[in-house]
Amino acid sequence: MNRRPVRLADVAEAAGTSTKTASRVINGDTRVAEATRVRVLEQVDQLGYRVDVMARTLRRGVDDTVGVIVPTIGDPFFATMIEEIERISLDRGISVLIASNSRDPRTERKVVDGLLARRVAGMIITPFSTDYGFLTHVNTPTVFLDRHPQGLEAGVVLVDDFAAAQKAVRHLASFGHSRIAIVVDDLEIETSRLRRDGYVAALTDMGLPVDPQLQLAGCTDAATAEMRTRELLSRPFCPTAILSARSETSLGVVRALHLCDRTDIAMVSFGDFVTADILDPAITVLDHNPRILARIAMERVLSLMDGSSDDIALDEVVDLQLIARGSGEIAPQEREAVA
Amino acid sequence: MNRRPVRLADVAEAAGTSTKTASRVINGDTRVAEATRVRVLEQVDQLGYRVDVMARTLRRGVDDTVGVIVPTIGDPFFATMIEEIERISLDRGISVLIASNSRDPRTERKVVDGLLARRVAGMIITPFSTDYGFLTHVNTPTVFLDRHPQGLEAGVVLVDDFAAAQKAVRHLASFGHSRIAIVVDDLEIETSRLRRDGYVAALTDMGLPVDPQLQLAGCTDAATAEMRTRELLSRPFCPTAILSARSETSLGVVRALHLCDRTDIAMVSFGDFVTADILDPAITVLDHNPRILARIAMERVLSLMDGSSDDIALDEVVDLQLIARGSGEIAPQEREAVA
DNA sequence: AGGCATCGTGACAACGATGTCAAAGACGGG
DNA sequence: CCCGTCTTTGACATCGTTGTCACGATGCCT
Repeated sequence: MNRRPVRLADVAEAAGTSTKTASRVINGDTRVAEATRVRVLEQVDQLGYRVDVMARTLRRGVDDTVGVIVPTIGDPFFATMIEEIERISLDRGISVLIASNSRDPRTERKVVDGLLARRVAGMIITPFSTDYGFLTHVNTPTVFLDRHPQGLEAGVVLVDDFAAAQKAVRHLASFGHSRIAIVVDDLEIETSRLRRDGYVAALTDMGLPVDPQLQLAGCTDAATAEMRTRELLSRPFCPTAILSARSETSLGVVRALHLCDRTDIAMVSFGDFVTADILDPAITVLDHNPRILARIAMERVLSLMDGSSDDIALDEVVDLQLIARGSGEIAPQEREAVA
Repeated sequence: MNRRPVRLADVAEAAGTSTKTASRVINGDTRVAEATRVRVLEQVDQLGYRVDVMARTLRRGVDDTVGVIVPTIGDPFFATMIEEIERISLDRGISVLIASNSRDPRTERKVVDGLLARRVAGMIITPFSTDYGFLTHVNTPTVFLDRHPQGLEAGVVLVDDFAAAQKAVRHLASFGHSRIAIVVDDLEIETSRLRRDGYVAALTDMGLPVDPQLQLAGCTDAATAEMRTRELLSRPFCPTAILSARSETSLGVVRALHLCDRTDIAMVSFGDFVTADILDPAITVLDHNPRILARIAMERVLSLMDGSSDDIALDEVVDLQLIARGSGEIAPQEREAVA
């Protein structure tokens, strides 16, 4: 039962017209007689015609598609972001091509090349560590997310990581904490660095000691964060509060606190996560909202696609609100280190 | 600084050869003199040539891409599944096109059409409620996930929903429960129906009463599940145990139990979710593993793409294990209904 | 009546890559 | 030296769609 896909020529023939006219009908060109239009549409329906997007894109030069690159699709933050991007795109009849860089520079280059090879109309990229210099002479509208790309001047949609981390530390300090730890991802990532810097700046501002031992960097996933946190808890002068700089790491930190029975330790999570509000204590978070970022990024890339060439390299900074739920409002309690 | 993308013809000219020979080099054809090959590759590098996937696909007839359709990308279950599909695809140099049907039949039809219009080489679809009869004469290899498509004979990768639900109910009953509720998604969805049927069958088998009042159907998201559960808890003869038939609804059920301070009620979740193991009590789950399903589905669709036309319409059934963590092992406790 | 704009239409080329087919050159055997 | 074989190469058509341009027909204005 194999059938060749129906071509426009088939429709045109059946409707007794030229392919060009059929094409006009398909593309909603108004310069077509009503009668002709109806005949063509009838045949489109009859034969089950579907435009060959490939042929169309070849002819047009660009595909009505935005490419999205995230570190990992499984991360709820990015998954939600993608969902929102896809929702917006669907409304406009735009397709979405998704790829992850798997936190690997070589993969990253490969997937960007992949998007360009498909002549996507625009890209939304969460850069990892590739040098994006090769995009200099590529004129595909691109918006970066969350951090600046290396080697390229481009617009970035990001949150004020520094200020948000500061805000979290100040919040914890206001409840009396002075030994505050930070659990953070790889410091080579701009975002992580900024959050750490904000943390350090806040401590310094308030005249609190900055102890390198309380800075757990390199926690790339929940499992690592959990392990490192458990280790931290076993030390003699363990902290009375923890700032987890990413929602993914928060899962590890929370798990460690619960399993070590140390839920007396205060904690703030950079980024919300499901069930954060029903844990005991509920987790105080900085509301890093993926949908808002997605909306802004889409707005930007769509306007670039429409040809507004202004403010290409302008950053868009989103402020983060702190949602107090309990875990961030625990006063410090002295207690012996756990073995 | 706008530059036209580099074409194969440009490379060929620069290398002093024909486009066809350049094409041979690009595609790894061995019938090319070593010297020529080197010259072409040099120019590819020099000019930064990238194959135009659109042109190639137009010529070849299919795009080296699998299209994936899920209900919602934000759902962690599907996000993880997509991540796994993407990982496998990357290894093979295959692209992944992702779309969600947003649980809307019209959108669903639209996105499937979208994939076909792009001449994808294969599709992995979690069907919602569209009649898939229109795929009968389309020869794009397709594997369905989780449930059977309406109006089409096709291979489906699914879990034994009926047996798993039965297993969960038996587990709860073994701890003495006899008033067991079920929180389930829309019963028009095959999966939901099977889980409900398994639940009913288990109760019947064990001679326990089947109370329609304890069947909360139509819980399509966490918020609805939470609301309905709260309402259930306020009734006079509220259940002593709950089976939540989807991990998404579990989030709502758990939230309701916690907020109503009714964590004495036993619960089993169909599908795992993050933090399920650190809640108090930790949630007992049926381990509905998205990665395993993804792997099997990819295997199937890749083999269909390779042309093995056998066993097209064969189902692949995966068994689910129950992971006891606490919430499912609570004995029934009599208590007054909460207002 | 002639000129001019408007409308609906179609012939044709082009987008960039690749399959088909055959030619050109090298080589060895008779 | 000729012929067949093998290797390397390129001219050309083709995939399905759409932009360009031009055509004939109609109607309005002077």
